[in-house]
Amino acid sequence: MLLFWFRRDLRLHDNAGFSEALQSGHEVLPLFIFDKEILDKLDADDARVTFIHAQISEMHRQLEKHGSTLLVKYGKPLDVLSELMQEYDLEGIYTNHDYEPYARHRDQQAQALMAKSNLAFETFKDQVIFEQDEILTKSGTPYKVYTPYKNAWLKAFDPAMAEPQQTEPYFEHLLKHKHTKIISLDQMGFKESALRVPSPDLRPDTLKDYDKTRDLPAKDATTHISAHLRFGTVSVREMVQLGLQYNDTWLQELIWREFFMQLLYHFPEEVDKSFAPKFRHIVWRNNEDEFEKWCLGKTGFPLVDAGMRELNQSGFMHNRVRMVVASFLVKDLLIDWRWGEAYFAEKLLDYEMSSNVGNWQWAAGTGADAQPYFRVFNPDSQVAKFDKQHAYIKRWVPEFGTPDYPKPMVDHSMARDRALQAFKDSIADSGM
DNA sequence: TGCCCGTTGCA
DNA sequence: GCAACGGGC
Repeated sequence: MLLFWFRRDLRLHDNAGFSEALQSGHEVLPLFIFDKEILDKLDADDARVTFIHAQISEMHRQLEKHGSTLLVKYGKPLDVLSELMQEYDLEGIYTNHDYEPYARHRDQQAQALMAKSNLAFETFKDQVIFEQDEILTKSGTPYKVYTPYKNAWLKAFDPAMAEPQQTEPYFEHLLKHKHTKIISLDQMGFKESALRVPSPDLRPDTLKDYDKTRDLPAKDATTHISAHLRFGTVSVREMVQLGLQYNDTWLQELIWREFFMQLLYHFPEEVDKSFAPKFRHIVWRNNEDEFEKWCLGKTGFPLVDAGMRELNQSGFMHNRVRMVVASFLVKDLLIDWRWGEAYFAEKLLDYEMSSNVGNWQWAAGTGADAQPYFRVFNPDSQVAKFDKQHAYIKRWVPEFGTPDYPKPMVDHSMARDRALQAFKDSIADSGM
């Protein structure tokens, strides 16, 4: 009997490793582990945990309909696997590749544990079309610039790679199992969060207009698949097929995702180190009172404030506005991009390490393939361009335009000059 | 996936 | 007095 271990692939359909397990000739018992190592660091009210729990419950219901079950455990993964090795007569474990530093370490340990008992630990590519070593430059090194990476990605892509990895036809190979119960949120010290992960909007019209409407936060016309890709409640193959069919700009966002994933895989130090050496000497101001104003959405710059309040109240922020608030924090306030990155990690329901770090470094100008440091967003021009009618601003900042709305916390023109100087000084101090 | 400022060409 | 444009950050 095989265990199939679900992690960031919380769906029964179009799942590469699950499909392989079901076709392996062994019976398959599906498993999910609520990981104490991760959960213990989170707040009791975390919408991501609520979302995962709901999705696990749904998968459990589906599997029980087929006479099997989803075994749901709570603990440290290695401890749980050891117990399961005692309890069941295992051939091994199948699971999908997981690329973040913590996950890679965990899986190395799991593999070693299984190997000690001569059991298989087989892993499969599922989360991406191309893994870290599948798109490389001619000299065999990872790409650090997006455009050539994208060109190589598209050249290497074959439509067969986006074919669904069938599971349903093989459900007869699920292990017949007695009913099991799922641990409740409460038993793990969590409560049901009031926040909800937005549902994907994958209607053809939404996709077709994406390149034309994605920059208008008031329209909220993006597809909201980020959290679903993060937890695997949609498959990347399905998404790539939609991109190919409806919208190249949208497809490119999926390629950015894989670009950042391979970048983090090859350069894990980028998590807390500016990628570009010439920007490792910036003297940040890091004023804590100013950081708090940014966090709370009380900067006096309406688009920044609307974005931060959307984040705080919903766990989501429109993509255009993410760029504006990031530019404001890093450039106007000269606060270390890592502070902003950490705040997003805490608040975003779609938080994904490689994209979050990659995009913050992009916005800060410190990244592998970042915007030039001298590109400083003017928070007021951004309003004029993308929220002219103030519809988005008013949605999140009801006191906008009244005497209760704060005055701008900084003079943008002065702040712009100050930022340019700080970045130039860093270049000089690094001897470049 | 910018912004600013100086210049130019027109009124 | 202004819009359009280009170079520099």
